[in-house]
Amino acid sequence: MTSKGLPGFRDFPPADLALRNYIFAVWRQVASRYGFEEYDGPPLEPLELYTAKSGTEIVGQLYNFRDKGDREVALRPEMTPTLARMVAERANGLKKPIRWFSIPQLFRYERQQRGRLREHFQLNCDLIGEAGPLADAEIIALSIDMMRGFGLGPTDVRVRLSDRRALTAILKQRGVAEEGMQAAYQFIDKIERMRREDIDKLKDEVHPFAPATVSDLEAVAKIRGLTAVEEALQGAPGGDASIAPLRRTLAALEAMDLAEWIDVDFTVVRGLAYYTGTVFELFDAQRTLRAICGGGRYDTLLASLGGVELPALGFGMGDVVLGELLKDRDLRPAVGPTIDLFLVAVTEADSPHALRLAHELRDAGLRVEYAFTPGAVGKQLKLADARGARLAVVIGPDDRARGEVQLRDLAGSTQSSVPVGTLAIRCRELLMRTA
RNA sequence: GUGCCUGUAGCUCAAUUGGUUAGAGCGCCGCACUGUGGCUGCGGAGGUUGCGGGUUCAAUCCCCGUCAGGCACCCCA
Repeated sequence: MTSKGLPGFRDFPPADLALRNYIFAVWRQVASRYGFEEYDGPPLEPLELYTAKSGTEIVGQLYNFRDKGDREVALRPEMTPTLARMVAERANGLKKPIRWFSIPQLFRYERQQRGRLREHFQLNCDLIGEAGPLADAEIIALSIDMMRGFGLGPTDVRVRLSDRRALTAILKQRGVAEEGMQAAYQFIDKIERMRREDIDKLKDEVHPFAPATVSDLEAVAKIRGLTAVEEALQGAPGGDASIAPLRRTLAALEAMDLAEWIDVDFTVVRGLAYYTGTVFELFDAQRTLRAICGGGRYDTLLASLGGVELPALGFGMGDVVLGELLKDRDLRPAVGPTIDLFLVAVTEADSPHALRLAHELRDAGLRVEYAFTPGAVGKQLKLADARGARLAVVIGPDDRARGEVQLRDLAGSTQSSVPVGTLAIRCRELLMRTA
């Protein structure tokens, strides 16, 4: 063994690449059902694309260096800034709403754990130019249908849904000032991971979200379900308006028959400061893995990143956690070599004829293999079986004398003599039948 | 970046409180089997016990370091 790969970076031997390709295929198929178009951007970007909005502390978590042209550059840690630039440059000419998706490989320099590496592929779906709650429902429905595309149901995966507008209204009513809002978000985000005693310890301290207390925020974090949200907003100024989008988003999801996937849960805040409305995450129902997907509405981000005022929302869904979940649930597609046909030469004198047939059949579009070394017919058939062939063609001196070959269906163990000239057609017929 | 835990064959795991040549199942290769596969039987290859150092007559086992993986923090842009 000469050298290992870098920590957090993956090799993809055929079985692993098959899973990755399968994930990509489902992503693309479902995205296209929603009318989403695929785009891509450069994996390497100017460093300032990521520091401009988020500050310089972010540099510690990304792969950045100075290139030979003395430019500060970084491997992309997320797709949204690239998307913002692309949309801003073309905003005037694009019909709204814009439905775009991408599957970028993203990089971040962090200590890896299960489900979190230093690179991953992340499906990004964004809906830009629509502020109404049907857009929120559309994006959430898309994320759910991604799960359904993999054979996962509402007992496997849960959508945890919250709304910053309703949450903010509740917090305001509890006395949280504008300046303390971010701190309150972060506290609520963290609260379910904290131990009872650690929460109690904080109760005597002075917090930026005062006069709201730790107990107030605990109560907010416990809110579950739309009714509980409505109750919490009873009598709050502007309370009814703040909950209207969530209410209409839920109604739309119900109309799509997807309500059973949704848990309204105000502990879902998302770390990102830029979310302005709906926020949601998808988790495995057992909660043994990290988030499968996270997203929300970011109506002001495009203005600050790309200088164009467009409401937008979207989500990111990584291939790593999803892959873990598919493995856990045994929902991986079958792997291994699969070919249509294996050619068996009975004697060495038959080999040139097998080679000619192999080439002709490959030209006809069939997936064909044969043994490289002569051997017993039984041995060659064993190899055919191991290679996943559906058909075998046996060519021997007797067959050749008659201008025929033996065509064997390996699954059904049926065999017949076929004139060489009609072999390709007969193969096609058999393959169609067993497909 | 911090703390804790774990590293034995391709995979899953054994190996008496530290004791001779580190084993098994699966997988892989070969043979039985030169005109018909899946099964079965037999055989074979494959290990610097992650790596480096230390303690000891003796280390897979104990100690230190390092690398890798896992868990919890941090972060999740």
